[in-house]
Amino acid sequence: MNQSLIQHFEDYLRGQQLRLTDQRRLIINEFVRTQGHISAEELYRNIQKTTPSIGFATVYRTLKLLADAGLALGKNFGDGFVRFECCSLTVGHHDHLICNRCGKIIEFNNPTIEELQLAVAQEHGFIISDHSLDIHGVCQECTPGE
Amino acid sequence: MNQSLIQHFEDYLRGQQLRLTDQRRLIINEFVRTQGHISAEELYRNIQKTTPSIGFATVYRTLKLLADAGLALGKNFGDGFVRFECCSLTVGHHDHLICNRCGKIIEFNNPTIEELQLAVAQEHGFIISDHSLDIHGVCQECTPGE
DNA sequence: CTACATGCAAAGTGTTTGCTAGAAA
DNA sequence: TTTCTAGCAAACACTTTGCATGTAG
Repeated sequence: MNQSLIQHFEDYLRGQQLRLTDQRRLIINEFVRTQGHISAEELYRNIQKTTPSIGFATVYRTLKLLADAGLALGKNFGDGFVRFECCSLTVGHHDHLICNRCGKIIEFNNPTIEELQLAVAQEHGFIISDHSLDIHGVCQECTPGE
Repeated sequence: MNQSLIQHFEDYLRGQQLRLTDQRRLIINEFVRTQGHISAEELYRNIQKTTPSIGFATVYRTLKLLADAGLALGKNFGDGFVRFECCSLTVGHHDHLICNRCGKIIEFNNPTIEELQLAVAQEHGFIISDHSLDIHGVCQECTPGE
């Protein structure tokens, strides 16, 4: 899975006459390892632990590159910065459950909701290009009672 | 409707030993007039047309005040800044259709979707505090074909 | 009169960009 | 050896804050 993603990235770079550098390899590996939903800042700090020489800008630029390659997708979950999700890990569209306590993000997919969204859009004469459903709350592990 | 909102705001201010100033009155009136989904910057520029002496900071601070009073809710629609919606204008929860072309934001409410969200959350042991569904696309007026 | 509010400008965020040395192909 | 990339710092855009003056209560 990781392999195919990295392969895809290499192909993309080659196709654009871009270069696969150590830094880019590091960044994409860490990105995949954490399974996405990570911010540029977090990714930067994680990589810095083992490779302090890395710079912000490289992380930001590589994330942009991943997004351009269709491998990452930036999304604002309301905590002040963009989090990137790993597109090739989950097939198709998905929505999010976000824990207010621990920050965990769970993906889910409910075809019925998707259909209803389409219906609502049609009612209003909208042509959907994209949609996002975020459910904020408290996850099982963070629930005080149980 | 406007009246009750402004009344609510006055009550809130009094309760907090805060003051109802001309600026605050102007800001909340303009906010209500535009029916929300407005950014601080837009609100600031609108008010500046008639009252150039107004400052950014006052607009930002007043919006924060409105949010604290439960009358406004900041939300990021992905265009780089926070837009505030007018809480008392629409009763209950609602979701959004956002036009990629003209930026128009249409509110809607689909009880079935709401129920399904609740079900999904329960499946994952989540206790919902809030949720937001944004459908991006092209609205009827901006559709090229028809 | 006594807080609180205003407007200004300065500081803070997260993110992007320009530049020059350096490395991939 | 040519072109793209890295790291740094400066620039950016939106938002928040500190301060002295002004004003509601």
